[in-house]
Amino acid sequence: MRYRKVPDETVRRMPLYLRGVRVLSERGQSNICSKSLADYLGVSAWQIRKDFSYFGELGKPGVGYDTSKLDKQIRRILNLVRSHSVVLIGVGNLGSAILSFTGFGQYGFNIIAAFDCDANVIGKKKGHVVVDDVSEISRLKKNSVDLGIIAVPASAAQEIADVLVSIGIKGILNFAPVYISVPKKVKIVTIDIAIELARLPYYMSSGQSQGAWE
Amino acid sequence: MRYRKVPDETVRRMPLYLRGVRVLSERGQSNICSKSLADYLGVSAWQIRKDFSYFGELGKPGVGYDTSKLDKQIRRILNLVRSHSVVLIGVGNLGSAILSFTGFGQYGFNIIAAFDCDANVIGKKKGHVVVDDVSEISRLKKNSVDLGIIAVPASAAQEIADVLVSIGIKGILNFAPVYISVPKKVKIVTIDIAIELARLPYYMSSGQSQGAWE
DNA sequence: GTATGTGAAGAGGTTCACAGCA
DNA sequence: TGCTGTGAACCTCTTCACATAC
Repeated sequence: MRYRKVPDETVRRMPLYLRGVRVLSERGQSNICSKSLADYLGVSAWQIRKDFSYFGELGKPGVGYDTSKLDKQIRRILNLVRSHSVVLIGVGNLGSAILSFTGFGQYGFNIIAAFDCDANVIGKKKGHVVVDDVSEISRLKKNSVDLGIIAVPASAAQEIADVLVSIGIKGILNFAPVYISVPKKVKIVTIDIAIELARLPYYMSSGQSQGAWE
Repeated sequence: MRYRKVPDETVRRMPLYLRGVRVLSERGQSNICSKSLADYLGVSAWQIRKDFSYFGELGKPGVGYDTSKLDKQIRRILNLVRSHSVVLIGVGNLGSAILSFTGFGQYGFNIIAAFDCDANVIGKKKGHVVVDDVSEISRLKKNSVDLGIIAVPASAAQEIADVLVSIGIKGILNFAPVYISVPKKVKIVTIDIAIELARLPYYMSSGQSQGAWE
């Protein structure tokens, strides 16, 4: 057992594994092997074993993995044992959808507040929270919130991110189609939906889906 | 100029470059260098030049890139010169947000139809389309639609994907938190929002943000 | 001088093959 | 026999250094 850097790609896949373990567990499997998890998730079995190996010996040779144990171990690895508080900024179409979304709970996320600058939205109840004026964010007690979700237009995203950083937020999920600059200690994940869609037509092009003349 | 496989990562970044070129172009820059584009997008300049090099010589040494030419070239590479028709399946919170989203147009995507199974939604106008019954999908003329967006619950996603494939769809953007199996010729991109959020806490963990004991 | 395009070196990640344990 | 854990080989992608063109 030695200390080794965990590849970013491994970290990216761990939540996926957690999802898979839970689904198979709910189906009544108290024990799973890497192959069954791999088949369910559409990845390879040795990729899963390799990823797990960075964190110690999670399974038993000849047997497999105990689902409830594995669930707990992955949660510990991902720092999901305790729950995390999240704030949302931008309660437009996408922000409203996120507030109504029930999928965060299973990972221990609680959206504790939502903010917008539109007077028509402020004060209204959306999901489990009442939308607050965006200028109120800075009144949040320092380090009282773990994560932020940015769902504002691109033009406002950097400014919002700066405020989030100033109240001690450690991670940001950004839906605005713009690069956001934050201190290195803050992790930022950007999802640009239009850009994800925009790479699909490349693979449709009949002739050269695998290469190009350079 | 030789034939060479284009890395997947390069394809993934090309739409990002397109976005950057357009923003800088709108700011009045008719010519840009790799460094200014790189700084704007938060990537490295040599990464951009390397990526472009797979597709030929898009710039002029000592000068840079003509923005309007580069815009057109990237669109040709990504097969975005012609517009693409898109259907959306699942008009819940997220699906509604997608229908109201105006960001697809700039890449030439048109959402031409939306489907759901909820009688309360069917027949209602959302965005620019009237929601149709999901059973009507299969009536779409074969190959009349290029891409599909899946925004249904996980339990229904595979079934919907199968129908989309049967009407000749070439690519799918999937928001359902489940692995979807499709023929190899169909490209699928999955965005699992909860999973993206779920990897942020890993980087918050104070001690071992860079490695682990194995 | 300035900025591109690219072979080569270097990292990083994936796949393999197999040792070892149940 | 079945399945895990892992060094080593392999492959892909990133970074660098510099030749080349404007």
